[in-house]
Amino acid sequence: MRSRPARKPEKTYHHGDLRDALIEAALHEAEQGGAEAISIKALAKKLGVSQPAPYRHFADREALLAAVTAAAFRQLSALLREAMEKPSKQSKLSRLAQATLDFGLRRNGIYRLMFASRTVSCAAKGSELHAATRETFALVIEALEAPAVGYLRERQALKIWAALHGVVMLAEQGLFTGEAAHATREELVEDFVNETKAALAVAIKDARRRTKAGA
Amino acid sequence: MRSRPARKPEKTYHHGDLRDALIEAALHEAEQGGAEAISIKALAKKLGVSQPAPYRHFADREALLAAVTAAAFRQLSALLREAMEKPSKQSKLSRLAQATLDFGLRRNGIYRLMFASRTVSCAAKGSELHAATRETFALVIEALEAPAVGYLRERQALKIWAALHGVVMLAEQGLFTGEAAHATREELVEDFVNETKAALAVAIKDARRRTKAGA
DNA sequence: ATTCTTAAGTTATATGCTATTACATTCGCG
DNA sequence: CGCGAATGTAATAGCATATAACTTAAGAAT
Repeated sequence: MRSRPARKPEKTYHHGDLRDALIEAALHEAEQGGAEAISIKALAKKLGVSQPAPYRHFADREALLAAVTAAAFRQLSALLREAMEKPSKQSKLSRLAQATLDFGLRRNGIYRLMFASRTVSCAAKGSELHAATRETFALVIEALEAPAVGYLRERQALKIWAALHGVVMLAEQGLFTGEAAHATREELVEDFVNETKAALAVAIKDARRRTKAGA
Repeated sequence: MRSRPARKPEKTYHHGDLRDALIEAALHEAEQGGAEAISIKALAKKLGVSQPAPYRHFADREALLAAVTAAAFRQLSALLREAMEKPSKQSKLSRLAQATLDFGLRRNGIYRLMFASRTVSCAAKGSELHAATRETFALVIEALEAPAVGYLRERQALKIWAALHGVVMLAEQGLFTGEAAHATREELVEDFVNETKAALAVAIKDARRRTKAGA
């Protein structure tokens, strides 16, 4: 992390923190319009630097998008972590799920950047972005509050994670109207949460029984 | 529908079927690269017309994307219809689900155009695109093979539809690796299908009991 | 048959974005 | 202090969207 002391160091030749400033500004732009709303030229203008200056920090637009997406994943991780640790009578999983839904709808442009663009799937295995996505998914596993039983826990995490994204997607598509409007998005998410808990309980009990039988 | 007789009427001044040809060509482009791969200029060149010619048929790029997306939804509908009606020992819902997964992965560029862009959510209520999305969702409801019981059927349709999209999304993101790799995408989809069937059976029985008690 | 209207296509052009090249300035380290 | 690397600027090429003004062809009306 190339952290410089000053946030906005007056009018110097060198901006001082252009890389981070670009990411922050890009996140702001993407809030509404998604990846398409991120224009290198516009960002440069907004930050008061020349148009090609950003290319000193990012090879091309794709590289900027990858960095922005990684930052977005870290923001989501922080948000989910906060939701999970907030004292509440609801389960960790429920809080994580509702927080994800909330993020996906409130900050939908950024959400699409994270889950609906090709940026992530093109991320190399050791990249910053790849790590950020894995870390977020690790939180989902943690929220299950279940012991590691073979791959069963990961499987349930995948299922609830997939279901959550589906709900966000359909909600954004406006499919929660008409007859379907009777089901609120929050209710659906809670349904998925409960099904996950039930399936997990069964799977763990099943696995323990099998282990005992084997021993 | 402005259907002209000839498909490719030689070398005339008027193309004859430019609108449909544009949509078809755009679908082909989007197959790999999604919406971003659709360039009006490139399409015009490919079809042998001047660059601004497409603007006679579509107000702007967004309008073209909307028409292409609607066409894609109709293609998906046809595919799902075919899968549902194909004789098989598996349930209609299972076949629809697996067909959706297959479509989402094989033709991922088009899939992202349909479910991950803002095009659909911006579609007006009476638009061609809006109608096409509703028609596809109606197939999901039909696949449940359940009687209309209040809004319960729609709710289950929403749930399985959401879950399916989530699986496609995560698969494309490469999250089905590592520990999670033990769960194949097809298995996960089948899980969701079975949960849907179970929940639906319970809901219907419950509703009937309540109706009887009320009468 | 001829004309007239209009749909559909063309050339030319304005604007905006990405990206590269060559040059200028500043920072920080020896 | 001075030198090299990092960071910024100016100028420019190339591509895409979109509009304006003009042209061609097709079909209806007389």
